[in-house]
Amino acid sequence: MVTIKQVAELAGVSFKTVARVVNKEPGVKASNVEKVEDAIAKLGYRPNKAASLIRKKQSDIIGFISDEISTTPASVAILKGAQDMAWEQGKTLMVFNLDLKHPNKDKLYEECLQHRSEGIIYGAMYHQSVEFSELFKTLPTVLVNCVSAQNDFTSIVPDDELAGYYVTKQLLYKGYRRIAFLNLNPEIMAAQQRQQGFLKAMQEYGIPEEQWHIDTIEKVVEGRTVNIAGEVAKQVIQEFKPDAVLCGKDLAAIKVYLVLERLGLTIGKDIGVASFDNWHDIPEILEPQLSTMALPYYEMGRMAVAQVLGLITNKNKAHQPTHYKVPCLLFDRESF
Amino acid sequence: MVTIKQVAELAGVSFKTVARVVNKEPGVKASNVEKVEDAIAKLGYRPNKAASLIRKKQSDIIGFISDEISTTPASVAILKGAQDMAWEQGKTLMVFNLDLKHPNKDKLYEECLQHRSEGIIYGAMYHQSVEFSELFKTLPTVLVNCVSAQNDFTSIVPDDELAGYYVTKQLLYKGYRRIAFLNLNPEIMAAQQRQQGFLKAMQEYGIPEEQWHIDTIEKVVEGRTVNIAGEVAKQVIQEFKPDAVLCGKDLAAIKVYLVLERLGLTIGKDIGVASFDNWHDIPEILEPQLSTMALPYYEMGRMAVAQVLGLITNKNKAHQPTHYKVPCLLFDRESF
DNA sequence: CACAAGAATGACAACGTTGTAAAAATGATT
DNA sequence: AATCATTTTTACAACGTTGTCATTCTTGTG
Repeated sequence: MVTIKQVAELAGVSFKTVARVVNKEPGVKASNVEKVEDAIAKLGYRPNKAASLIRKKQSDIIGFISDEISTTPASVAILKGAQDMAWEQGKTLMVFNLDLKHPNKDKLYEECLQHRSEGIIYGAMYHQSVEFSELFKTLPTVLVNCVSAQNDFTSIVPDDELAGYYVTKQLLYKGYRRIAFLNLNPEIMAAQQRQQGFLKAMQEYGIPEEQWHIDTIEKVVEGRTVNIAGEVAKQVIQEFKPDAVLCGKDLAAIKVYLVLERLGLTIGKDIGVASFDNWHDIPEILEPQLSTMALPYYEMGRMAVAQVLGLITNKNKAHQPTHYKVPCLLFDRESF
Repeated sequence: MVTIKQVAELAGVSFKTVARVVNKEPGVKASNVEKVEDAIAKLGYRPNKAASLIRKKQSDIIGFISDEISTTPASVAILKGAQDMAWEQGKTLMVFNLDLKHPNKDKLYEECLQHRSEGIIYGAMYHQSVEFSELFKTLPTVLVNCVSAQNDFTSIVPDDELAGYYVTKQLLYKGYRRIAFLNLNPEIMAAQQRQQGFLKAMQEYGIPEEQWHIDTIEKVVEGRTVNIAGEVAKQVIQEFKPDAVLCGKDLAAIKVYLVLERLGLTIGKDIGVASFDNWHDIPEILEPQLSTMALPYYEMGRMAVAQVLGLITNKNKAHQPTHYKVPCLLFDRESF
């Protein structure tokens, strides 16, 4: 690779002058700027970030560690948001994926440390509580889509309770009175919080207990999550006979749509359907289009970077970890 | 950050001895190894990769540039595959996303160059032809899920023609004789190649032209791709009355399922449905489960890294760019 | 006990940058 | 033309490593 000294030689100036031109520092004669820029172009010189890092002690790198995040479509948006924000702030994201074969967070953290990452973002696939070792205290660290078991890290999660509350209120507002909530696996934090919101809305409207039904569309068998949305949907719709179904995720809503089609019920008229996710293309491909609570993943990714940059700048100041709950947006389409 | 010299001081040896321990070089007395390791643990020392890079002139970084890839669920697997392979080979992936706001490939390539990336992978969201500037010739570069307009880069794409051929053959083999192919936007390379495969299979079976029907589920309106799978599916099924429907993507298959449910047709019995993608959870959530041609994204990601590493090692040798077509696998479930 | 051979260690340059301070060139003023 | 202030340029140390080579310490042998 061509170095700053080679450029200097070709341009006939000292290498420091070249450095000034490269870093747009003032105090270089116009004629020299031109000579240097010509030489740079001719040789195809690019500054070596690594060299600059050792000297400046600033890497401009943010580590992004994800627990399998990048295989799950919805939360990929977190990464995208983080990427965008990082780029806007002149930072580079270094992405590492945890997976079943390498479930060792600490090893990836070490990797980030060796690259002199200035801060770390840890992102989870679904809203959950995660255990972290002391190692994670080394650098400014922000959690996204999860919280730590000890609540000792700044975290950014969707406001699932508010989301559950809001969508239920909307259903009630539109006149639905007999609602089936087909929730996610209740071990998931998101499921619990949404359920709280759901119940709160129900109570506020004074809906008696026999007017709603909560069921789960996921079963955990030997550690693996099994989807049983199909059977549950069919059974609940036929036996409980709700006038609206609230689904834990858009994928489950597909199931509900299929069941309702078979039964000849018209969605949005005979029965309302709502859901959570706003998962890439699915709500729009369904007919009628699915009204669903969008999880603000992209925005959360952006916030994570913003927060971690904040922590980096205020590194020395003591601070309390903050827990951000990002509101979810209802995409109000045609299904209820 | 703590440096090798601080470790040396605490351990009471020269910093060179510490370096030897860190890099597991031979020729250090056991007692000193222990002293050094203690000091490292006590101070929390981690080698500075940037410093090592300048000296060794080896960054172990591979740049991954994607055109919006990471927002699209299916092809995220490319990234995951690349990530895994890179990690196994002791390399670090540096991921950059192109998007509508920053559609400048060259700028991201520059970024990779500044990090002294050893090679570049360019990944596309869907199988297509892309234009590259001369800049992309700077480093060993491999394209994944796309080819260059001039065919002058090593590329890795799914074998869409074979996939189209194979799935059609399977349909025919199982006795379906009146097949509707609801293809993707015909401007997409994948659509064209699959159609060729489809036609080849039809000809080999000697199926007359009036026995099949090809239609498109996407329309391009003012540069944006609009999904019209719903209308097309309804119309084609009712008018052409196929005994099997081959969908361009799993999302479109959802539409077809809904139409068939409404018509009261039993999928896998009255009518067969096949598709392309094997898109995360969708085929399995449908009932009956969708038989679909899986696009080998994960494997392609792995191959891309493997190829780029090959190019890096043989950098000096002249080579012809190779074009790999990765076979797709039929996930044979219950829908035909 | 002297010596050689081999093992272990250390001193120091080098990598490509940035930062600091001193030197040189330029221009304005007398 | 001499002086001074200002602008521009250069020389060189520093960053945290690795690589080279010289030095010191062990150990075994005669």
